[in-house]
Amino acid sequence: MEIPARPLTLAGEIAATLEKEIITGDLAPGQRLDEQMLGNRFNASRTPVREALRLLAASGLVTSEPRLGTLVSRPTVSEIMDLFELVGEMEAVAARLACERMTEHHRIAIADSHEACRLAAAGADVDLYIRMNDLFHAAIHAASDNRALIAQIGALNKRLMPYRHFITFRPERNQAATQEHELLAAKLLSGDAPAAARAMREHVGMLAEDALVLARSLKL
Amino acid sequence: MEIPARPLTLAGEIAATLEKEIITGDLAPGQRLDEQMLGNRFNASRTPVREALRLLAASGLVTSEPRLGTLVSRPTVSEIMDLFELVGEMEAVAARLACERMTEHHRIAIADSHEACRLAAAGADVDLYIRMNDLFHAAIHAASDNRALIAQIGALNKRLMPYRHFITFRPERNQAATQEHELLAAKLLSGDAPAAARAMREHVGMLAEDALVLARSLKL
DNA sequence: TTCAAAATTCTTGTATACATCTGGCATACG
DNA sequence: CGTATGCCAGATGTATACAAGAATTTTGAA
Repeated sequence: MEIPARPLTLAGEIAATLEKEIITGDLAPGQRLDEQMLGNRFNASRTPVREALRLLAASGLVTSEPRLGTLVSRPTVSEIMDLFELVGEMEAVAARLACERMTEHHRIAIADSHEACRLAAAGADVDLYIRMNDLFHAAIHAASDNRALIAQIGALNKRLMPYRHFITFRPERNQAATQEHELLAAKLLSGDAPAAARAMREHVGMLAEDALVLARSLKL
Repeated sequence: MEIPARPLTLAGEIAATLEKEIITGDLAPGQRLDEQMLGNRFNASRTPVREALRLLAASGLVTSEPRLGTLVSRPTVSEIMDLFELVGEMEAVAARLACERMTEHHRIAIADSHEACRLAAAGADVDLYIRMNDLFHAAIHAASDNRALIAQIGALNKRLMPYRHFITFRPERNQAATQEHELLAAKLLSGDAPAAARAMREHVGMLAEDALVLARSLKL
């Protein structure tokens, strides 16, 4: 399920490259993925290309129908909403579990990464903010102490990345997110698990809403 | 991700067969899956067999390491616990959403399937009870109205099926489950979403506990 | 000119052959 | 006798060839 950092096989390398391109939007939803063409591009035969496509299909990034070929997934708005809701619920679960289980080490990691987010949001370095935001959420995940949950959230985020990609770069959204983080961190660190879960659900819900509004306005 | 009912490709057919055998336990965890051997068995070449194995690896039923081959997944006790906890949390989410969203149609389906579970538990037909139990949970899932959530729960249950397989056949467990269903159904139908979520979490937690106790006693 | 049907072409599914790596075993050396 | 090294068998990764189905184009007639 997890694609290794340094793939030992051609198929894995191809999958990793295509995944990155889909996530960043270089490969647009609906784009057809011709096996032979990809083979030429990567100087490989169709065999490893096919395996790569199956790997991506498994994570939901591409859709493959027998005899019809595979293309970059283009979920409906309704499906995207379901995915956002699901990831929000799972993040909320992670927040609640983190609240109940976090050790001192986790507590420090959460507090520190939250502070780093604040500083990054104040500055203008968008890329830095994104990294710190990821770090904050990762700290919560780690504290939840459930590998399966963390893996699922990661997989879902990959699928949603093409749609949250452009929203993350909007500074005003980052300002709002920082305030939401503020509440979330407070509830987490004070040990109020239900409130932390609610705050997280709200936080992801806001992101989803903005992403969908923007998506509609861009007629995607 | 979803394996079609009537696969049009050899790979899909092989995957479906192997999946069933893993779920029922005919293929034990840790069992090595030799590509050529499987090819002989299904009168197919290694190519579709490899694709089938990749499909199963994606759903977590088999584990595949480059150059080392693939074998039926044998998660650690800790990993199984994480999976049970995760599915419990997701079922709880489904229960809460179902509570908030169910239409009259869903309400009837939940009440009816619950009643069917009661009757089946009173009788001795274990297979019937299992089907009715699935129906009850499916009714809740449907009411939650989130396809992505339903799909995830289904995938997780597949991965856990080898471990809950033997517990489901124990009549005393079914008696207890029926009582848990009673509480769950009451909360669902009365519209108490948080209580329904708690009841569901508790319900799955009980199952997990029993499954793990039994697994340990059987030295799996 | 337009619609329909057939043929061609292109893409995917499968089979087979070759390359490369892993693991075991035997042999030789310390 | 224990350990290390090198060879060999077997399995996986990749490439190529062939088969079958889908889409497009072309051709024919109305």
